[in-house]
Amino acid sequence: MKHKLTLYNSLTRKKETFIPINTPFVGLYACGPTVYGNAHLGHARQAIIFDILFRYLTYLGYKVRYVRNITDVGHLENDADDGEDKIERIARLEHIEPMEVVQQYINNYHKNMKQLNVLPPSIEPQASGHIIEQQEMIRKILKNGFAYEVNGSIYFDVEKYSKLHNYGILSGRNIDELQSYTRELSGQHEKRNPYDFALWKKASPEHIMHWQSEWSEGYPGWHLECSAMGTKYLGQTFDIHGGGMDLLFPHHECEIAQSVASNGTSHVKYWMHNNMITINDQKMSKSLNNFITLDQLFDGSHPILKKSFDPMTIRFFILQAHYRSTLDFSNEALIASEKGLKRLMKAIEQIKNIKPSLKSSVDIGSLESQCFIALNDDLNTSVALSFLFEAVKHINLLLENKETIDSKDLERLKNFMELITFDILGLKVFEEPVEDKKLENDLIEMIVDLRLKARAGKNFSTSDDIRDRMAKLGIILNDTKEGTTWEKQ
RNA sequence: GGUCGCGUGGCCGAGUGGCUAGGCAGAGGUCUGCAAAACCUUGUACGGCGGUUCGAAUCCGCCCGUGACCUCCA
Repeated sequence: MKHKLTLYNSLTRKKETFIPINTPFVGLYACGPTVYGNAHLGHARQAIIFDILFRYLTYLGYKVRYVRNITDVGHLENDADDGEDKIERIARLEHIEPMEVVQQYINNYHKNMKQLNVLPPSIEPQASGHIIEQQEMIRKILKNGFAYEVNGSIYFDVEKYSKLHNYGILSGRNIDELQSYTRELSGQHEKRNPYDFALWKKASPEHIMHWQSEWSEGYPGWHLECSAMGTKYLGQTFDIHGGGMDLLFPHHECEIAQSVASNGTSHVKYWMHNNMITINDQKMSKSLNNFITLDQLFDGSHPILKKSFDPMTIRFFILQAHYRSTLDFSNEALIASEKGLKRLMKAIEQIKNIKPSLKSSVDIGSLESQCFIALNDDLNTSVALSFLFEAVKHINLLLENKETIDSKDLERLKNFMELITFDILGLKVFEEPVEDKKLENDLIEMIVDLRLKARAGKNFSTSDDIRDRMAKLGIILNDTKEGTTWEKQ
């Protein structure tokens, strides 16, 4: 496996050469969505980034097992630990089963992921299906003395843990700071320290999602599922764990603590965190209620949107920024992406029309290697795309016979463009509209034909009138050497 | 208050001690009855003030602005 893939490791805060624990196998875990709402742009970014990592590692020849979980229990509505589960809340309000809520949002998430051309993960475990494993982990932590029971609930003893291990190793926090600034929240009377976190919570009578255990009828804590499911499917230590930057603390910090407390070892070699999508320079999130769902983006139904955007435009938009930078949403930025993507796709489509020469005036090898250098450099998709656009310029010049290429290089150019664009970056050709538009199309063709006759007779006032009136209906006519083309606005 | 970031040309967004990232928009050109589209060409920007250096937007210091995390959040 000859490559120099480097990844930024949040744990060491620097780029490191990627060396799997057990080549050629790679274990990759990414925190998936909490299914109490439709997926928004932020979820798309996370999914797309790890999709590209999955694709690229696979391309490099690794056998990747990619686990992306679904969080469907254990997320609480209020600040306190004894708040209502968010999924339960929706179930109660809508008079449906909690698992019905979960299923509904999972279905929608899958639909959106398919639209974005995100490959399904190897395993997609749900927290609710791994209660046994989570309880098992709690028992281990209890046995090792890093947790305590109060009234049927189990809490992780951060103070005790931090005497032997480094709590804060990932997020750079220390418990003195946490002590002094942790907010005063209700429902913390059971904890020994405010920074302790729940491993198991006793369910109150009105709680409808709960499971039997030796401690109480209850439900698992916030951070346990990823530790338990990661261990189950990828082993006690695995290669890469990813998620949004907002999960770094406390979620991932707690995960490390749980793994160390139960198994004695930290479970992850490389931690990767993607940055947030912002809107008006503020984080797009459910809690700020400033998010745009993917469905809204695709059909243009959110009031802030000037138009609808194709899923591939969204994917391209996300790839234009490096994953560790914030990316600011705006209509203008998306429209720019849409046009850029269209140009890229058109050029790839046109490669087949290039006529090979005896000699090449373009250096395909250099473009190719620079593109891979960019991808190897912590998945710099932005720079990789810039070389794709270099190639686009060459393709267009070749089409105009202003540059030359031999048949071997032409084949190489085609393969290179398709490999990067489709296989690794996961872009695809715009979907054709599904509805039957035959009559409409035939009518437009007929009008175009009549207009051409008028033009042939130099009856330009008629032909221009037709073009103007078509434009008003949203049909744009373009006269080219090869004839008249039309497109919908 | 603590921790960690960021501030790049009209917009988005890479990068980095000396060599034009790229996309969109704009400008010029090719094409065309005209227009549009398409294509080609084109932009010398890096918050402020000091310092280090032959040389800094890139390193260091200070200041200003701004964001994330410290509650659930991708």
